[in-house]
Amino acid sequence: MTLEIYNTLTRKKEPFKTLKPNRVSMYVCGPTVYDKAHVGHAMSVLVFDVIRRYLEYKGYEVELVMNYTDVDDKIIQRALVEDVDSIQIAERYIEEFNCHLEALNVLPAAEYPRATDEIKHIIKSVKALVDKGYAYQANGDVFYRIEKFDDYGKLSGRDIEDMEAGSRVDVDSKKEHPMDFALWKAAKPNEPSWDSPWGKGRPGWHIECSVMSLHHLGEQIDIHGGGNDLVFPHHENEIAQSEALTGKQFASYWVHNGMMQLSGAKMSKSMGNLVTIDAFLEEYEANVLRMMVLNSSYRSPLKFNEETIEHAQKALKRLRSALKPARSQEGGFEGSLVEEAEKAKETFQEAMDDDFNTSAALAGLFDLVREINQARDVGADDQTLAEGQRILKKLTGVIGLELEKEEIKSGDAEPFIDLLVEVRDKLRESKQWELSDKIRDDLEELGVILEDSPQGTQWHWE
RNA sequence: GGCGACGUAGCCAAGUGGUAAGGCAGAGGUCUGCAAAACCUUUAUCAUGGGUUCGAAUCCCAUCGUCGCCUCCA
Repeated sequence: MTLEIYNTLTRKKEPFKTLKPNRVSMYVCGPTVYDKAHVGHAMSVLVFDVIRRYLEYKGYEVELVMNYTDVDDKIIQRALVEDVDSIQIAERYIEEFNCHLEALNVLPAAEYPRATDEIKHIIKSVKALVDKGYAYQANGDVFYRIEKFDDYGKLSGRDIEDMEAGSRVDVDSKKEHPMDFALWKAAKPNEPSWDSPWGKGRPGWHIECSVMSLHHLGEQIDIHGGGNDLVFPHHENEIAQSEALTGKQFASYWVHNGMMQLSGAKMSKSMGNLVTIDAFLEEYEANVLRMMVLNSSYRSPLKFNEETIEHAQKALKRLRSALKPARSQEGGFEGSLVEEAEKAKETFQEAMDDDFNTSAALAGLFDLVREINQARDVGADDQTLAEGQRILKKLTGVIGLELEKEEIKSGDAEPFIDLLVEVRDKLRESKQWELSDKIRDDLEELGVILEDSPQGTQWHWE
């Protein structure tokens, strides 16, 4: 089976071919760290985590780099408001984001470069672009000359004339062309700045990604990812910079995730319609957010509301239902789950090979869940169930779901619960329904669910 | 205004030429003292209108609607 990936550059699904055998270099645009991250950022991170995990499952060695933009207007502004150094602002939110990544069960990247650590490389690259005629300086600013780059607009599918007609560009007389963008910005008072051949200043936003990708992953990479709000201008400009520098195709596959929506609009800091990752994780486990992402197509917008959250919770619960132990070890079931597990695996792989179709992949897993539960109902023992459960756990692991995590409740209470259940069994034997139902109801209030069956009573945490 | 994506059952969501995966919710049933859980059965002609085709949700055109980008943004 061959993996196909939708490439924004060609607007088609294409067979995945790597530059080097069995190795994938992958660069994902990380956040600008000027404020708390929201679940939209988490979505992006989760999408690329799933992609990375699946590539590794397919046997590729993945080298993933995700950057932090730690110098930018908004960070500087925030620093002014709080009257602290902008580095401190960046540091605070980078640290926080790192914690989020761990909480969200995101596999670590090989590198997390930051713009301010790469100033030397950035200056070198800007200088090279000037030398090649792709950039020019004007009063301490350096701009990219987009008309010099023939392919400008190839990623976002626009041509320069269309954009000029539509956009109301501020009159910036220093630019040769209104769409030219800043590679280097001359320092204003009270801004962080670095010495450069053009005087004190700081890098523009787009150049950092080009340079960090070049520096950490080389001139050409397999996959470049990010939110689809970055297609233009950010990624378009990255292509212009990188390809002007190297003369080679920058990234083979451009992969973009859709936006998280809240109340019918894109979740964003500037609009204020957001739910922070912190706020979400206070109420729900990380798997719920991941399930929300998996349940839909990564390229489509994802609605964030009570209903979709609940939906994800229930789907998660359903997957977990298959991991419950057998009712009996007597073995009244002759069959085997090996074949069903194999089938689920095939469905899963075919779906994932089709541009990471996680929704269809989950369908295969739900089928397996039903097979396992069916087998349990007709008396399969733990060993038989495990044939299916093993594959289920493996495949959910490939998409980063943790089915077994919830068992970390306080173990101290368990003997007492067992005792109550035992007492209740005696009550039921003597048909004292009122009292036995009270025990069941009260335990439920405390988060303990009792399930009676002909083979006895099992309990689990809610 | 320009560019792009999307519009499938009550909801979420696959499916891109041969008469609609899966999940949730709903209905009925099995099991149960009653529940819960699980299992079984059941629920759509694919925004609208044209066109191409033996045949379209799937291709083309138009209309309506939603969203994204065009300014910082995952």
